[in-house]
Amino acid sequence: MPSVFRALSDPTRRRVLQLLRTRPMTAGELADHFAVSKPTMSAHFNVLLAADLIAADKVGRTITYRLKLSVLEEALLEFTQAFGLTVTEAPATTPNPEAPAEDT
Amino acid sequence: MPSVFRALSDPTRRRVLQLLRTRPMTAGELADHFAVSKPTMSAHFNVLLAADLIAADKVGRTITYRLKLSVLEEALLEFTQAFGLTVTEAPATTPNPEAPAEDT
DNA sequence: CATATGATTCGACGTTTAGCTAAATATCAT
DNA sequence: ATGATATTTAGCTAAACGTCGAATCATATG
Repeated sequence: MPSVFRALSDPTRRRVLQLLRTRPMTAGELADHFAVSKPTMSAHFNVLLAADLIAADKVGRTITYRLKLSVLEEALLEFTQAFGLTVTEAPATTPNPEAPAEDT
Repeated sequence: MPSVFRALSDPTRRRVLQLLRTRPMTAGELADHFAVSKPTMSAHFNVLLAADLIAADKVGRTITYRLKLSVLEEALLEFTQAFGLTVTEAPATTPNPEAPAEDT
């Protein structure tokens, strides 16, 4: 759990997560959104993987990353509960209705 | 806003916030809960202050720190909303019924 | 087999961070 | 003024971080 906050502490990684919210994307596709080198992005992916916030699906020579929303949600929930706060899925807005199945 | 996540990335600082959840505490009082030196704790307080997550009230030679829960809540809310999540105050548990007024 | 492609790993560099001790500052009490 | 208390500032070290270019691995294609 502590690695989650570490992972969230970098703005590039937070933006990666938000890009992944809409749909899974390949490493190169994600990297195109940032002004940093591929190796740097790869390092960011590794941090996010270590925190279990994303998962990698390798097909051929491309690697597709997808968000593990439930992990993010649970980490946030656990933390906020200690402050009398709650994290829930917002039922009103449904930004990602056909998200791929998540390995929970 | 970005400094909030940075501040949350350290376990010591997260624990400080949680200690402050119950009641405001002085710097020394807080420091007693950790196995690090006072100067180190002072540095942590500064990071939390910079992120606006805590406020300092100096009285005499003691400094009392208090949690700014609304700032934490708002930062979390802003971030989670991009993922279709919501952060709310949990009405069931009332851990700090007579908390001092917060400068919102 | 040779080459191109998608992505990672490796090694290095500069910066930031957390940690320490020692000293300084500020306040209060005697 | 002296001494004690609470906290910070200053100066330092070691480790971690983000970044890069070059090299490497794996897979696909001519």
